[in-house]
Amino acid sequence: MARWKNANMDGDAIRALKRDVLYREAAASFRKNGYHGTSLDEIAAKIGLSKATLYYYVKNKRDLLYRCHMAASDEAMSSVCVDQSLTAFERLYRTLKDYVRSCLAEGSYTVIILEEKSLSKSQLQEVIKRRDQFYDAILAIVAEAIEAKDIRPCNPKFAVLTFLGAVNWVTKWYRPDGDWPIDDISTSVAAFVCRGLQQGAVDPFPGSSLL
Amino acid sequence: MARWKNANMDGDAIRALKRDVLYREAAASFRKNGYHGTSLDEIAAKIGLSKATLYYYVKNKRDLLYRCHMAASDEAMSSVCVDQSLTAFERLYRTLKDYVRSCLAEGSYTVIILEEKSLSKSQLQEVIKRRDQFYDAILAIVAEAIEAKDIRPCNPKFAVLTFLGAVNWVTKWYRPDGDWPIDDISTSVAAFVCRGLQQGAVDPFPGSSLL
Amino acid sequence: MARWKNANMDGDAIRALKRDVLYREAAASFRKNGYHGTSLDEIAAKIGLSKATLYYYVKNKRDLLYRCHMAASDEAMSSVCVDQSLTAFERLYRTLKDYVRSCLAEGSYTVIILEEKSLSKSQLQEVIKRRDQFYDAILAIVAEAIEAKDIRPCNPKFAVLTFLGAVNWVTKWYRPDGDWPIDDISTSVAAFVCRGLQQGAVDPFPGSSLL
Amino acid sequence: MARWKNANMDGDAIRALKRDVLYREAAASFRKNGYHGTSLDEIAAKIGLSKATLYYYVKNKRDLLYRCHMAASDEAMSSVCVDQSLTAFERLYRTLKDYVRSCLAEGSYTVIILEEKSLSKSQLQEVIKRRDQFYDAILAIVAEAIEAKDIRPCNPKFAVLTFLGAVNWVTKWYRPDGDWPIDDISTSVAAFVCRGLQQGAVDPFPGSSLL
DNA sequence: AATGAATGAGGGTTCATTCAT
DNA sequence: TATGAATGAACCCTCATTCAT
Repeated sequence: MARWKNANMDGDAIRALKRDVLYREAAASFRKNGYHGTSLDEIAAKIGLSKATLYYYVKNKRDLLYRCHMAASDEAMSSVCVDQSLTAFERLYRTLKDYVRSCLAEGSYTVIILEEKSLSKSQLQEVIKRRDQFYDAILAIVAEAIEAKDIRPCNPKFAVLTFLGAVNWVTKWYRPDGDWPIDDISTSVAAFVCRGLQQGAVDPFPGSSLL
Repeated sequence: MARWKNANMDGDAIRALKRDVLYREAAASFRKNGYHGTSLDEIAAKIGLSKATLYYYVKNKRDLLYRCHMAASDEAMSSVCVDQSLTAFERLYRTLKDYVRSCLAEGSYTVIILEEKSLSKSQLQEVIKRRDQFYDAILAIVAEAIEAKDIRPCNPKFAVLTFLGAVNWVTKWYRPDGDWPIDDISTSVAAFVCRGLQQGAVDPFPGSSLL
Repeated sequence: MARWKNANMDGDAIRALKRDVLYREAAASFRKNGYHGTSLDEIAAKIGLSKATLYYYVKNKRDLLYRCHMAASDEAMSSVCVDQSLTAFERLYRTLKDYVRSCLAEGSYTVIILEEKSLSKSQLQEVIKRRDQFYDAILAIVAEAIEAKDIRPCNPKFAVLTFLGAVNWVTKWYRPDGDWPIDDISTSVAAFVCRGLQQGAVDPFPGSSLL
Repeated sequence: MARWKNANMDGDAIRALKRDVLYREAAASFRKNGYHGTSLDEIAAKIGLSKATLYYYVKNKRDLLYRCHMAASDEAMSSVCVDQSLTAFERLYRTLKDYVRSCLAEGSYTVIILEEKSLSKSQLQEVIKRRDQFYDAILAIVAEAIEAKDIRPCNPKFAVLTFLGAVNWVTKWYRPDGDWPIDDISTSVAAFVCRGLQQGAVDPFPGSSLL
């Protein structure tokens, strides 16, 4: 996949780049086979390095997963739309669209599934903390949009958990060689979610208590 | 969890029951830690059996996963609503609601995540075939509902993949000891999905090509 | 060396015996090559078992070393002579003699050298505690013999550390196929130590402050 | 510990000095953790050098150990007292005293424990040869002292092996921050050994055949 | 003279699987 | 039916060693 040695800059920069390639390839493997189903040999082979060399860049297999999660949560946070000139509903739409796009982009760090026993206690805490920051950012937008009557009155926590399912799940079925371009997917998923949330539409199946 | 020896019927019936307990417990572990992250020792311990004994009930670890998938897809198919006296849209709603409910029920067989390398080629094919049958059944309902103008014109395959994300994902965040009863969750998720699909509502973010 | 399967008793007894063989062989290897210089493959080969099987009997390599130390300290304590009808000096002599004999006996558990980093903190504490119990037992005898004026006035702690050197070191140079029978060695070493400690002899090099 | 670059002479002298620091630090590590328990990283870190650089000063890890042994045996030989104006017994006393002192001095090369498999066959031979030279030197003194009736009739080889145990063992329990100054230790140990060997004293436990 | 980067070999450990009982 | 004992294969990780710079 991503080739090694084809960089020519100096020292630290090069090292950072290499580490980055490592994280992206590792994330891809973790996504496909899960943490326990991925061997370091596999990852090393993908980037044309010996397994032992990985330990020059990373302390642990665990640590490698942790770094992926960290990079992924940074990426996620950066898709949160903060343009206050837009309505909250509009911001939600853009956020979801961008988030889907970044998750599907080649070389994403996103791992999605967190198998228990794959991280240390403190690492797990940090990962969850970061994930919650992302959730909270979205939650805030949703709450604001409810206030603004763009989104129907509902339990915003439940709403976020539910629609992020549709969003996260995309990484499970997306095929780069499939019929649908990433942009079409991201806009369509975001629009679907927003329609499901929106205020005012006739409710075909009324009586649901949470959303 | 589920106790062993507390059955008293004879012969095959008893054996089938025991196998069933095994599958359910195994599925729970696979769901939590992934296939590769689950050891047979773990499963054996949960049902109070020695690891070696598992091989009396199952050919393989792989086989065990396979059986879970089979049982799960049977379960899934049985949530498909076929009451032809109802509109397709209504049937979709009921199907989703029941499917969510069955996935969250204690002792579900659902594993959700399919790690590559966990099944043999032929097993994988069979699992995918069965899963596709479920998807196709839903697809058919969606197509019918589009025809009936209850669901907006869209790519039905894309629609199914997308909203099943929201549906499947529930198993990832549901906590039996949480605030929300299963019934509230299942109706709310199903309603959310249907609103997102429905024809006629004002489209807040028009221009999405797939859904 | 010690053969496996040639026992015929039942259940627990047989298992205890096997574990015992394991400890003795392990101790022999640790003695010869040090903890870090000994591989489990080596030990497994010596008793005709696969490396993986060792883990059926022992939790760890560390644990294996720990068990050796425990067994060795039990053995050491059992050479302490407690016959109160004898003078302390006489008891010291017998203790040393028996201790040397047990260390040199084929199949001894004694490891002697404690490499840092070979045990966990708590294991190390326990080993040191046990070793100190043995030292203290000897210390008490020495103190009593000083009191009785059989041993010259001296720092008893220093005395014990010093003469136990001569005693422990024997395991480093003893060769089972050498000229000297174990009994000759043990009596000679013990006698040498006691002469060095004894009260009343002319001091050829007076002025030493500790012993 | 010992700092690098703080020497300012030129060329070979400087290199020799650096090598010397290396040997002393290496010996300290080998003594504490054994050969196999000591990593080159550790040694390199102690003298503030990168692991790769060690290979500029030494051919091998093995070689490093070998050099320590060589330096140590030189040191040992230099403690042998050859002042022919003194009695053999007196020379023995002085030799032991000086030897203990040099072993305990900060920056000693002494490794003491020889793990099998740590040296090449030829290196091992050489180390043993040198060690035997030291033993033989002491042996000669002992024999002479027996002749002179200062030491009781005994097997001199056995005597040397035995009392060198007490002497070598000191390195195992000596703590630089302990209560006993090196000089007190060395005189006391030497005196203890000589008393144990001396002719004429009443033998409290007669009948030992070797010593 | 020094080091960053890379690696092969080997060691500890886990685990699915088998088999005799 | 059930299990204790045993094992090969695979995996994570460390480390001595090399080499280009």
